[in-house]
Amino acid sequence: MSTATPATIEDVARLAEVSIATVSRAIHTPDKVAKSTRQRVNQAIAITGYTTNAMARSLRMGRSNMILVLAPDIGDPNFSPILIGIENEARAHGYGVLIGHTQNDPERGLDYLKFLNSNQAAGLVLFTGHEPFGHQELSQRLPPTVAVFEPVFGARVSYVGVDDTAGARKAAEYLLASGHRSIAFIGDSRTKLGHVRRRKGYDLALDAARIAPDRRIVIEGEGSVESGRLAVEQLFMRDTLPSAFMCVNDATAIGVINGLAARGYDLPRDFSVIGFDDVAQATYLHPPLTTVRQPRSAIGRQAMALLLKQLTEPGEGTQEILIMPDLIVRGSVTSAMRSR
Amino acid sequence: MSTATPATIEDVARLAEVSIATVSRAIHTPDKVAKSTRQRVNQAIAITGYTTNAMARSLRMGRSNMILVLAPDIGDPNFSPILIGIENEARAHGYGVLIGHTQNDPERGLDYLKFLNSNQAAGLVLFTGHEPFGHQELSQRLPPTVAVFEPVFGARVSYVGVDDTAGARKAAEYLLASGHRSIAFIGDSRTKLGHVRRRKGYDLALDAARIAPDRRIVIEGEGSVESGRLAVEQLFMRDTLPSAFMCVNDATAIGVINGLAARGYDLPRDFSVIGFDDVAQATYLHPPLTTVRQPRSAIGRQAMALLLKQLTEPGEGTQEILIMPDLIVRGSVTSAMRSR
DNA sequence: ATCGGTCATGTAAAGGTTTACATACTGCTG
DNA sequence: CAGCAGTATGTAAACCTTTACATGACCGAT
Repeated sequence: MSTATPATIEDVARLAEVSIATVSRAIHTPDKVAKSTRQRVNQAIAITGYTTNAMARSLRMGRSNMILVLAPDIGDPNFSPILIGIENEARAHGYGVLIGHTQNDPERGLDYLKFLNSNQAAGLVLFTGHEPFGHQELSQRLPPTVAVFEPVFGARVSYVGVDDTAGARKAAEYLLASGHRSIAFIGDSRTKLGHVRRRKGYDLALDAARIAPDRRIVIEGEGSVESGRLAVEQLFMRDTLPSAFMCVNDATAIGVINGLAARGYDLPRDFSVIGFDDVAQATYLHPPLTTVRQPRSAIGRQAMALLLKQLTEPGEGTQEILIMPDLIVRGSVTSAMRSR
Repeated sequence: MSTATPATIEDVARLAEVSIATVSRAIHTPDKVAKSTRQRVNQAIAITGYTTNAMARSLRMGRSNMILVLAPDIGDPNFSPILIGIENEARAHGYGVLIGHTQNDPERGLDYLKFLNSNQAAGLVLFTGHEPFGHQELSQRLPPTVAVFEPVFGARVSYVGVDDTAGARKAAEYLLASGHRSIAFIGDSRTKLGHVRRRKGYDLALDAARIAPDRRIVIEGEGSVESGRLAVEQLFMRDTLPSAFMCVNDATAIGVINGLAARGYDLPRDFSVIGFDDVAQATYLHPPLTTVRQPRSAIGRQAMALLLKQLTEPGEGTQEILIMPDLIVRGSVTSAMRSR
């Protein structure tokens, strides 16, 4: 029963008085073994508490049934809901999910690369926005991979995420419809592809509203709470204040709100702020944040579905799936008429 | 170089013109192989890009060098900093870390149990507050385990966490020192051991201040934002309002703050609120939350250190390490004199 | 009665390691 | 020069599976 070492297929075979091959078949291709034998085997399995040794199995088969999800920051509020989408879809198809935390450290990435190299994962989901490994050359023998949330910079990897451009455009159009004409964009349009796309949505909306490019205010910020706060400081330095802040994500928006509150302004009366992501926290801010909602669990689900497709039909082609997000109107945007 | 299939030890052996045994020795016990041979092997390894197949290795050795961390909710703001502590300590000793997300679903727990059963992890860290598996009987062959953050309910498992009682007592004493005499406690004193301990800290402080038990207000709440909001509603029903709210954790405190704000109260003027955990968000609340800080990375580090000790010296004894937390004073508590 | 085919099961190899044991060589000691 | 200790390396078994191939029994058709 509960011996120190787990039961092997051999223990089961002995108890059921068959060969180990028959046991294996009884488990994986039950129709290939006679009914009576099958019953005996199942009984023996129940008695011994046998569980197939996944490691030996994967070693033999040259492929496991685990999916590795790599994230630089587990704490990212977007991560957990996406993960749940991934897990549900994976589980429905008999795959398990493991998470690797890279902390953006190439050393750590390499650890997980070794893991992959040993065939311990059949597929890979990247939440990193870039390849997590220092040595590219090794990447060539990566398993089927799909990136979520942030496209991978300059690599042919499938991607599932929100339609950043369309979402950002919705946000900007909402600000415009509220009467704002001086709208600042805060984000990193230099290195982050997702940010670049959101910036594009902003530009498209302002173009359509015939707001001249030189009347736009764009502040660089890498997308953290701190960067939002800094952006506010910068604007005060310059002394060119917009009536609305369009932030590349909610974290930045939180920084902006804090920065403005710290200077004694009353939101949303004095300034409007809009975010992107709709993190859980957004509802609890003062004012509650108007933002663009990431369809997180849909992203996870579709990413996993795509990965599974790539696993079963290894037909090279990488694919990009963009999901349209919704604007969630809360209280952080007001009509521009009342303010300056 | 980069063939389709990864290089094996055999490829290295052929290239270095030695046997596979020598290669293995050159890697793991270098002093047992002649210097010149060692050099040749290392060269061959470099050329082939050989990486030892962790799966085959673990299968042979009957133990891996991965640690599995099981969490019901990856998104818990306490999780990520603890995890980092765990990872740093693990990495320093040559272990890798994988995370399993159970979502409190026994089915999923069972998946990870299979993982463990295959020796795919040498040790286990539980962030669950309970055993994550439906079938207890199987738990008997669990690898060395330590629980963090929340002690495991009724099981002999080592534990590393904050000293809940002492921390809660500090919080309560601070409220008392601020002149509050009517202090509500909101938490789940029935099923959650951590909550029970915090409640005890609350009771000890109030005992010492000679506040009669029948003048204490205790509201049951399971520790979510929603439960905090609900607790406020309950208190308004009863019409017995405290001057201060001592919340079992920050999530509850956020709920309380929102509940009070929704009813039009001005914090911290009208009510004082204190939390426990010091989540990242705490600084950005209105008012900024006074709370007890979890020494998160220390918990992670010490937990991993303890686990490593258990791995090397399998000497049965389970151990409990309690770390003393600090009170972080921000703006959510004011002197009771000014309010009612 | 022989043959061919189907079905149920067994035998053994393979997957990539680690390591106990065996072997072969070198250089000493007596 | 026999004998021995020590060092460097090789051989092969073991870890636990899956699966191609072989075996043998049985049945129906010739």
